[in-house]
Amino acid sequence: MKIASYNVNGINGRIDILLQWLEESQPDVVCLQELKAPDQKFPIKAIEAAGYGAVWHGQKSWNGVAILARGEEPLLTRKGLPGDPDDVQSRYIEALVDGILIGNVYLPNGNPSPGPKFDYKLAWLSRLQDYAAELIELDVPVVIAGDYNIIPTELDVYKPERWADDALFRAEVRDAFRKLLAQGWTDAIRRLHADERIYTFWDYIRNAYGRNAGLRLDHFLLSPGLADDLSRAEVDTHVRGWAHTSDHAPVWIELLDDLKKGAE
DNA sequence: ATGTCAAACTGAGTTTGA
Repeated sequence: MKIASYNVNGINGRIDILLQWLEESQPDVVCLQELKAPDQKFPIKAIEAAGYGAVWHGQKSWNGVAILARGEEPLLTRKGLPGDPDDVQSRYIEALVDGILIGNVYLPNGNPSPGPKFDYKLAWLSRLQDYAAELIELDVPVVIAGDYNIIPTELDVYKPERWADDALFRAEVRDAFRKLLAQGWTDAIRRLHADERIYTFWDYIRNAYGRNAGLRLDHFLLSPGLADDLSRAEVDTHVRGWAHTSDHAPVWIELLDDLKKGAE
């Protein structure tokens, strides 16, 4: 099963890019972030025409997350991260697809830090830690994919010293990511590519993509039972080079399914 | 600060967030 994550940075402005990439990549499941569209403007017709069912959690102007499944309807299990009923930002959606629970996160950026936006990011991370601890106890395989807006280590940024005080790289945020891993989650990209420079985001400005001045912000966390099923973890870097593209590239993993494992 | 996007509010140009 091929599971992808893609921060599209505007689902309607980017629909042609999304469809082109879907056609080329043929993922089974897709987690989308930054829809930047209210629920009623989610382009479900175009996505269905491409062969995907979808569930989505939109919001006017900002944020917004969706889960797509090829040839089927994802079974929605949750909209919104638990832990704060007053949080109105659409940053979490979850669905069951082929027996795998898919959590899709779009973490707050958190800049400028310090400040209320950074406080919100830390609070969101705290809630994510609590909820991830619950998920890992479930008797089902779980993937938490998405745009974490976290640079986990110095290997994940082209010039660490320039980012020391940024909300994407602050010690508190990296520590929160480490604590998630300490719960038993596996960072899929790093499991298969321990020492490689791998980026998933390049800023639009300063020719960041041309200079490969990137960041690794989009991650897949695998529950313990899934870690050994991981066969590939890649970034579709070339998509970032397309015209009118998102500032993120799609990232994907391949999990061996039980049928394949049984046949081996 | 620079620089680049998309969406919203409006009526093409600015504001906002990233």
